[in-house]
Amino acid sequence: MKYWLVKSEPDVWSWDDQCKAKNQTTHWDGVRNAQASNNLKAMSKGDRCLFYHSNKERAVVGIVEVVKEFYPDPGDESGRFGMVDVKAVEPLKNPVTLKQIKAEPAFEQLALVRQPRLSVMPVDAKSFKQIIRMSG
DNA sequence: GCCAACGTTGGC
DNA sequence: GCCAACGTTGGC
Repeated sequence: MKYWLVKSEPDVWSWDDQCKAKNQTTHWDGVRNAQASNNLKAMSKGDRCLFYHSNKERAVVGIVEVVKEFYPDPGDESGRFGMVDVKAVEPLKNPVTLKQIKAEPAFEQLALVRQPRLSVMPVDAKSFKQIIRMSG
């Protein structure tokens, strides 16, 4: 199993919205960046993703699971980009903030820290587990 | 194919 | 709300 982190602006699509969706499942669409799109393509069914709120909150708030692998996004006129389907698994007991992550030297290599503008990124298993541990 | 101009993202 | 970083676009 691989691990990832996906970003969303909570004003646009929040963890709460994800949980209220039918079957807690939705399309992770709207990604219009080549690198992020490549990461979406590399996802496999069953992979877990940290759900991160950008902007005001800046914290990992929950975990989602990939339930459908990459397929074309009909909303993309260029035909270059696609999406995956994700399902809410569970919320973090306590959100893990960007501040906490940046304060931890073990996360220096994390794409979240190194590439602040990337919206879909891989997370190694160790870091994934550590973030879960930090959430309580 | 290069690069300047421009737009967008996201942390602060 | 500002601005730095960076991706994309379009003229040449």
